[in-house]
Amino acid sequence: MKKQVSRRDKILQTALRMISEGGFHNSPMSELASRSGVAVGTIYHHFESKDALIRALYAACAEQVSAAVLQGVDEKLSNSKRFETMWLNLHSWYSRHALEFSFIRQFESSPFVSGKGHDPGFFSQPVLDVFREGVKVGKLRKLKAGALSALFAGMVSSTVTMELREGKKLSGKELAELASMGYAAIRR
Amino acid sequence: MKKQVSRRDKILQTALRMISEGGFHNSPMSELASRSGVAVGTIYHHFESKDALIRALYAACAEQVSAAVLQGVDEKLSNSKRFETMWLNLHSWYSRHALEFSFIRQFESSPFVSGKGHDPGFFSQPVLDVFREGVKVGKLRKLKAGALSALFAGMVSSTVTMELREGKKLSGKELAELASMGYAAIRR
Amino acid sequence: MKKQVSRRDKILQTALRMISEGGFHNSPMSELASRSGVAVGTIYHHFESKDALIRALYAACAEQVSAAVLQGVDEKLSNSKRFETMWLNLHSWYSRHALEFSFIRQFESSPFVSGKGHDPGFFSQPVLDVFREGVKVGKLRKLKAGALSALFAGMVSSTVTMELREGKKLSGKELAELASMGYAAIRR
Amino acid sequence: MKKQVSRRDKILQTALRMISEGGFHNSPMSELASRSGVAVGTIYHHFESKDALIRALYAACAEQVSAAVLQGVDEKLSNSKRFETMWLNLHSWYSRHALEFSFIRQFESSPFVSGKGHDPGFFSQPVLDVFREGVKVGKLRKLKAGALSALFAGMVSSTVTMELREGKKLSGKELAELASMGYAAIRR
DNA sequence: GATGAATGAGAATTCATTCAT
DNA sequence: TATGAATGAATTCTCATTCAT
Repeated sequence: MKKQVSRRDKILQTALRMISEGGFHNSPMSELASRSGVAVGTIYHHFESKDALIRALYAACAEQVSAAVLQGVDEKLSNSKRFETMWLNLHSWYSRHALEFSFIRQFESSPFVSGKGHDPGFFSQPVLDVFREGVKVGKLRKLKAGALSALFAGMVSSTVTMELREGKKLSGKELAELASMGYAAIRR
Repeated sequence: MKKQVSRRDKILQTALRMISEGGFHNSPMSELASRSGVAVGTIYHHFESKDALIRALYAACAEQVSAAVLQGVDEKLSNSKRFETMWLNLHSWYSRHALEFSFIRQFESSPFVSGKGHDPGFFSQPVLDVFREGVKVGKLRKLKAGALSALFAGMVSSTVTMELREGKKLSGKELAELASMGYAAIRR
Repeated sequence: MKKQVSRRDKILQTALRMISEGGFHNSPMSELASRSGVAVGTIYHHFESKDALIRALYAACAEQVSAAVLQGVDEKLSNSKRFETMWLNLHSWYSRHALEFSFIRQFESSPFVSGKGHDPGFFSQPVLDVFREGVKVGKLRKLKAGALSALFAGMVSSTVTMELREGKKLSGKELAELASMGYAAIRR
Repeated sequence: MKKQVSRRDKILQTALRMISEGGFHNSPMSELASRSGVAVGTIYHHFESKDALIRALYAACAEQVSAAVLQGVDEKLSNSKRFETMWLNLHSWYSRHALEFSFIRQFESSPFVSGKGHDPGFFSQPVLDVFREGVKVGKLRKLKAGALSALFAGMVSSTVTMELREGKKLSGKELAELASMGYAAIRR
């Protein structure tokens, strides 16, 4: 029982590293297997296909992101503070999780999303609820929670990409400004 | 002479459609050839490899984008007006060029960019110069033009993605606000 | 004890259905296991290998066929009556056992027979004895019982195949004619 | 041009030998390629899939069979003579083409036929027309040409199988008797 | 330049079988 | 006996690239 979880997790973890470094198509199942220390068949025991494995990995990342985003976000905060906190949380998580960040970017701009089936969804319901609530109380633009959050997350993503590109971290003051801007972009 | 250009363009155009719809790896050279009405070998007369073809396509897109972005941008404009105009230009071009937009997104988040060789660069020198000038005169954050423009473009990209996702276009007023926010994000 | 028999039979029964519908190679052990409601390992407790399982299934079918063929066949019957009865018995059994018929046909024309090991044999000794006796008393062609019976059974098989193809059953009179013809084909 | 035909034919010829000896599933494409002296990809250049290759092979065999069956069959012959000739022609061809015979038997009793799509058809229209004409003039049983010919061919097949099993050829006299019986089985 | 048949390394996936529990 | 996770060799098929015409 413990062993299974451990194997499955090991595979996901290896896949994350390989894909974030080389992309989906430089990550053959055979290599994923050997690097994970399991047989090819074992991967197929845990995931129906390579596609399914990638989706599962995305889901796992998305879950972690959502949890991280909500850290310290509660009803006592003002709307601006609430979203600025989320902005900074997301920025922080992306910055500390370069592999996940790279993987998520690749996944979201690949035909995996728009192509087959629907969008697997990025933020969890609790996160989306914060956006919904904002719209409901008239603080945010009247758009679907999915759209608002995508815009919001896109700005964070652009910022992190820029930092990585520049190879230089923005200061806390600069980040606070951008977070404020992020809120401004979605508020009414 | 005319024939060659026409063939090369036809190939690029077909590749754009195929890749934007199916991704790099659902776009085999053989199918690209047949859909373009040429032989496989012909593609290799015009492009050294599939990689080279994709880079050429990106370069062609980037060139068009840069030209579009600079429409109506001149020294007479204030800094805010200048960048807001560029923001709206870019938004407008992306909106009118869904295939190119999809292709560019895929290209930029794939290992093509960070992986092999250098970043092919997105904006042309003239566009980058506008950012450089902004930094020089103390109006923009002290970051490299490439970084600033990436952040700027990322916001537009997020906005368009959001609109596509939502399936609803933002109003001119909303866009103006976001453009203003875009400038705010990079200004000092 | 009862449980074991029941399990073994359930496996054979499921295998019969799967193979007759999809062929040997569309009948993986794992699916056979799940459809039979047992674990893969359990199949290997009852059968040494997939090959052995298939041979066992063939043997089981052959046994049933032989028993069915001899219904109402005794020494009092004339030779013609004897073989015509056998012909009709076989026809009747095949018609009522479509899955077995399909499986037997596949088995017999596959490399299972001529390939590995010996022919598992189709008719039981008692059935073959009837043919041997016919040869002995000079009523049948001087051929081995196996050959004669194969010719005989082949004609029934062809007839059933034809009926299945046509989707229309032959009348009792037509069958009687063909049965008579079957005897004529092997008699001296 | 000449080369292509030759390659395609070589592949079919090798496939015939391999499949007749080892069955569909002991005939991997890689081995088929090497034994044919071509690359794997070349097979796929000529045939869409292994399935398609097998179907093409069957079609090629069926075409040859049909041509052989009609040798010496013309309107001047009586009905009995006509069908007896066809019986003997088919018997002769099967006897001289052991590989094709084995392949055809395997193909026809595999899920290739009843499974996917329709029956690819065995006899050519000209052959079927002979049966149709027989029905039309009231000499043959009122069954579809496909069914009648299947019964007819099935008897020949059974006979050849028996001879192969026995390892002894039937005499010309015996064959003539069986041919006569074959006609008797389908006549009205 | 144009063609497209040929190549073959490489990729995803399958599945009979094993074995520790 | 029963289980089913794990194995990994084997299989089908793909596709970027080459080259003789």
